Amino acid sequence: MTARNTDTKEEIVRIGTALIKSHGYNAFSYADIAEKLQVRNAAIHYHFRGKEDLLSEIIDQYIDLYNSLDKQLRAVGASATVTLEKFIERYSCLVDANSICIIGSIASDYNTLPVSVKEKVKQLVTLVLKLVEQTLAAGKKSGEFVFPETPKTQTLLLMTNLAAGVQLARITGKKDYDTIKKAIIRQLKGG
Amino acid sequence: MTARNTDTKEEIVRIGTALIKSHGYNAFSYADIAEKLQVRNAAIHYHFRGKEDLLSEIIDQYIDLYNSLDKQLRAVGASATVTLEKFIERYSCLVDANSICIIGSIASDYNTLPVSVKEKVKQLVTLVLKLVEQTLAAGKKSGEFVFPETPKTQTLLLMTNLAAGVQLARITGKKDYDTIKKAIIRQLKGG
DNA sequence: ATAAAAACTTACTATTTAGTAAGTAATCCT
DNA sequence: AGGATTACTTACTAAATAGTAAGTTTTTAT
Repeated sequence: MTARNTDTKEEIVRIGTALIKSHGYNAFSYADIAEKLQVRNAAIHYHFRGKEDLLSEIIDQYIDLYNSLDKQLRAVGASATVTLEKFIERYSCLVDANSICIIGSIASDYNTLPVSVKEKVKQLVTLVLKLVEQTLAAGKKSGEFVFPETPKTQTLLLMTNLAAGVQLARITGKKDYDTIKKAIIRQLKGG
Repeated sequence: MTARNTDTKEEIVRIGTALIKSHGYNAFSYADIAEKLQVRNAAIHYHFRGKEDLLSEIIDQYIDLYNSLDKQLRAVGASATVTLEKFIERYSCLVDANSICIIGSIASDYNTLPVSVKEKVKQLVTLVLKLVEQTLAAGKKSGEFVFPETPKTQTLLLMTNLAAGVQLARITGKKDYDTIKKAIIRQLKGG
């Protein structure tokens, strides 16, 4: 009651993000976050007027994250192989955490979201697809990757393999994800 | 109020299934079904004690559906190409209905389900994977399909492409799904 | 024709959820 | 030091959700 926590807002976003990835957007309430944070329900409303505002902020942070990730990897001149490895690693971590990717999770609840949030989700998806496509295109040019499809098509195939791969792993086990992951890499190495 | 509807139970399952595929399992309530069916809330409880029982029945019906589909296609001696076409067609219809596949939808809410339902979902997924794998294996043997991976691995790649493809289409539009669909077929025809 | 079973409705209750208004304690600013 | 601002809490309310108990109508079976 005495000590004031200055990063409550960040914690709310962190917990909210984790809940979406593990239970789904429409499966948690402010009460769940409040309990985990040991604050009252109204404290969440103070930081985010409603659940949609929280979701909006969560997506904004993902957009920022991918933009900085891209900038950073460019800055250090990371190869296409390393860049893609880091990207895939993110999905492997999701499997270990019994979670799915935020985009896949939101896709299920997409029709229940207000237009403003839908548009932000679209922005995020477009960004991620663009970054992966650039990586695949660069890798093809440098000879690191060999694949028959256009970078755009190969990106769609790779992204859907990963996104649904973590969803599947949740149901049938990690082995299926690992099989998919290895096949993705084989395909890019000119299997 | 006078005429008694003998297929209310089937209608509940139909509407429930549609709601899961369009809005997600945790995004609808019995009231939504009751309103669409023009009956009282308690009528839904009469047929299905709780939401989990309804979900359980919905999954059972999918298991039955895929089993009969398999039996029927075997009975008429359908080729691997035709069988797979029919299967893919199901996903294309989902896109047109602004829906996603039931497995993908449930995967998002998976951690909120009781163990009994989780096991049934696993059964369904295993069945679908088995049927597709058999089709791919048969197609490879007959020379209809040419692919470098094992039938099992190719099935995982194909299924994840399709499942996440319809999810993606919901956000970025049908074009991306069509690109994926064409690429899947190219891959099987020895692209 | 009637008893039993099926398919509901009415009428509740308890809990969760989303949200607001008003008050309080800590910190920040000058 | 004093006023404003921030970050909450307490204390509500309104609506949605899940569910039950008891009664009513319709259909089925004998």
